[in-house]
Amino acid sequence: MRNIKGVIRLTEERDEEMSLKLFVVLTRALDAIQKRVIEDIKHLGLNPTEFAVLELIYNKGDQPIQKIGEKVLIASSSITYVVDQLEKKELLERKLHPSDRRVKLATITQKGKTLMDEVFPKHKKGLQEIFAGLDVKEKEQLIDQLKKLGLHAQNLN
Amino acid sequence: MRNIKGVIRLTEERDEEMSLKLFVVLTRALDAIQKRVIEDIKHLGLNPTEFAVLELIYNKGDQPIQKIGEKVLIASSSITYVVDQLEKKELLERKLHPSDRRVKLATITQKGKTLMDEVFPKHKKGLQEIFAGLDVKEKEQLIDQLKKLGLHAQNLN
DNA sequence: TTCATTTATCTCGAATTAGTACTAATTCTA
DNA sequence: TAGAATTAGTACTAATTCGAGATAAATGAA
Repeated sequence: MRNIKGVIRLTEERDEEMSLKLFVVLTRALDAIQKRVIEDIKHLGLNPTEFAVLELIYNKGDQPIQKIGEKVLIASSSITYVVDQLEKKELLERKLHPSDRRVKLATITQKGKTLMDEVFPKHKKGLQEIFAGLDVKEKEQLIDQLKKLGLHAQNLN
Repeated sequence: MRNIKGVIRLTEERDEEMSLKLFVVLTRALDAIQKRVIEDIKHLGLNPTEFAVLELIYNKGDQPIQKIGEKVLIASSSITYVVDQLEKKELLERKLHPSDRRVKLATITQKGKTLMDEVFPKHKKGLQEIFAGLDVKEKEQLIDQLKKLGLHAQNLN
């Protein structure tokens, strides 16, 4: 007779190993991808966070500082710093919110828009190259699974 | 007659959008996951890098400082700092390489081993919970695709 | 209205990490 | 085998990020 408990334990262990491995692979894959992207972005004189913030207001329009933090996943104190940097480079500006005086909006400047008009298409092309190993179906599938994962992880809080 | 070129262009655009989205989802998923893991690790009085270094020498034995950087994906200059911290906490020690005098090895101390004996299983359990949304098959599949992706991204260098 | 609470942003200080330049040891090569 | 080139590690510096309040404005309840 087979030892059922033993089999179950082995299956659990295997599952645990897979989780550990998945974590490592996920980390490494994103690390490799980000290295590429960061390299591309650096040539613009921007760091990844700055690019992310600029991209946000370039594509989604004026944003309250607060919202930027939520979308780009950065603490509000850090956003202050990043926006300062971008303001120094004259790529965006702060302006007052028309009705709520607590709020400051970040707006892209002409200079920022001109920059993004030039580089955003390149950014997309770059990502396209990076993900060229997968076809559309695979990408869709991966997106679904990763979404599931991300949501699950968040809900553990 | 259908406009073939138009169809092709639309397909390409869709593919580009998928790549962009995949990048965002990947980033967010890992971010959510890491936040969880970091939270868990913080309770041990370690930061994620320290844990990663300690885990490495706990599981793989003594390592040259150099190797640690490669495995944990951190600049060698930063490793110095991390190893300093761990040495202060008496969780590891530096010792000389027996034959190559340029090399210093990081070794885990008894205190470090005792700590890891206690927390590493918890770490695995934590990951298991995070990845509980997927079954073993899905994990395997995800691992394969992410490996493919990671390798492809690396080879673009 | 008035006062407590919430919300949005910022300041400051500390932690973490990357970059640069340097020393020491080893290896390669002419 | 001397001297150049490489490799390992570290010290120092600068950049980036977060967390803990501080401040000011808006909101809500009595």
